[in-house]
Amino acid sequence: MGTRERRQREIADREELFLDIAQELIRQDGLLNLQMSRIADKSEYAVGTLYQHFASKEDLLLALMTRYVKDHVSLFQRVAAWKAPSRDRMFAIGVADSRFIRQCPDFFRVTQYALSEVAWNATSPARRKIFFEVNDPLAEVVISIVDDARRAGDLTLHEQNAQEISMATWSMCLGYHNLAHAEGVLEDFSVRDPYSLMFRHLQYLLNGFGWKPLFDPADHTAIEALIQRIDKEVFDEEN
Amino acid sequence: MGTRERRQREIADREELFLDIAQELIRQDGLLNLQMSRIADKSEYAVGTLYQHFASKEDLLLALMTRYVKDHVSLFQRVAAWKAPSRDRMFAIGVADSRFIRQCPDFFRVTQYALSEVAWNATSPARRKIFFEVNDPLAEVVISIVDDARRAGDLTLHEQNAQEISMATWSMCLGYHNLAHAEGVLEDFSVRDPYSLMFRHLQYLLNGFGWKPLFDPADHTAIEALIQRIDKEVFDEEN
DNA sequence: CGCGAATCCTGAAGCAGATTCATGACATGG
DNA sequence: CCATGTCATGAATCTGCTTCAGGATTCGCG
Repeated sequence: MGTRERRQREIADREELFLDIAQELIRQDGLLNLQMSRIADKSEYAVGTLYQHFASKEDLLLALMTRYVKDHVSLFQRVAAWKAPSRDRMFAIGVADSRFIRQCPDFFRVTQYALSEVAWNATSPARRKIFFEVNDPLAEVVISIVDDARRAGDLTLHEQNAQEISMATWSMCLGYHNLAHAEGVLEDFSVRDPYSLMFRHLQYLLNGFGWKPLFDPADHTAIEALIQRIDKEVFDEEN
Repeated sequence: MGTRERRQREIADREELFLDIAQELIRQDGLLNLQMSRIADKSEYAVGTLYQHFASKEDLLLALMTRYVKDHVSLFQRVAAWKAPSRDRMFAIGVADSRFIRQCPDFFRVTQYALSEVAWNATSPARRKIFFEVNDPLAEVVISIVDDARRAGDLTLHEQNAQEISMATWSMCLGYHNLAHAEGVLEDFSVRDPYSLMFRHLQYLLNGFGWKPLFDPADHTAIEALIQRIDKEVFDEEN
């Protein structure tokens, strides 16, 4: 009998439903106003049922993040498959990251909250494990690009491994996301578009690594052109 | 009469007391277990009194962060006053940042939570304003270093202003703090000491900017020596 | 098809903990 | 010494997450 499997599928579907509704409610009323009982109401299930899926509200948020990560991974994988010099691909990772954040405006907010100590400790170990597993490919993609670069002679590692190199760009992207989402900071610095700044600074960083071919970050036109090319060739979208 | 002023001072003292206790409780039991009623108990004031100072629990946390920032600023100002080439001073900002985080282990956790949308929205506008004001000097110090560099001919800005340049290092530091504090990530990447990696990558970034004199980040001994010198000359501490 | 067992769903009750506010204590100043 | 305003108090309120005892549903089997 496929009975058991059908059941399994039903449960999985229901979980997706809960997450869909949570996502919608967050978009509508903000993370702050997300209430378990509302999710239950909207889904026409009882609160107790919700709690059969998620150990806590935070657990649900972690599940939501985990789902988002799949989109993130698929963007990165497109970059990995892109036929381009290693340096352009590394840069495209930054572009992918920013595109992802733009596509999922709530993602960063949820992440920031879910990864804070307070929330993290209220999540279930099982879901944390899944979360890490789902995230793994992100790192793999980046590391493979670094490895390619080394093999192609575009980059000399100098006693660092590929993981360590990848942490540099990662941290910069992460930091920019933080700045971009911190209310008031950009206004103070009169930065119109934080991500165009991030792109430039990523190029400076890659230059610092001596990642060939070197690129002139002051050449705005060239950067713009590259980004447009990435959007077109990697993410098939205009602008 | 100094009556009014005395009263004012008493109130300010009490606020400090509340924050001291909150800080101690957080260190002891973790941010997660911080309870307003415990703060009240320990301070031998009523809960209501606590609420005459802070609009909410989150407001108290923001106040606590604001207090921490003063230490942060004083570290940065020591760097600003350091007699050293602009590039070394810029690097020392990164060192100061990491030292600050090390000194105040709870700071980052509180920040992460307090700046998340959920918590931020529960803070009072007045305190947010103060928070920004207190933070301002941080940026000023960094920007002044960039300006010095430009004036000294150590750095060419290429259509960027000093603020924009400073965002690059800022974002990298911020990103590294995030990574350093995200449970599980470093283990996955088998990074022993994230901050030694950050120091190296900051040097790569500064090289990328062409910030003179260029420095070889692969030279671990030289970096170590520089950091020791900074710890000694700027923060008067060994290691 | 009907039965008992197992599983699942339910939502009202429980609970934790942040926040409020009616009350009374205290200080001021006339 | 009283009238007045100010402040501290903590029990009561409120919000919203979480639990759990009971009822419904499904399943396997004779």
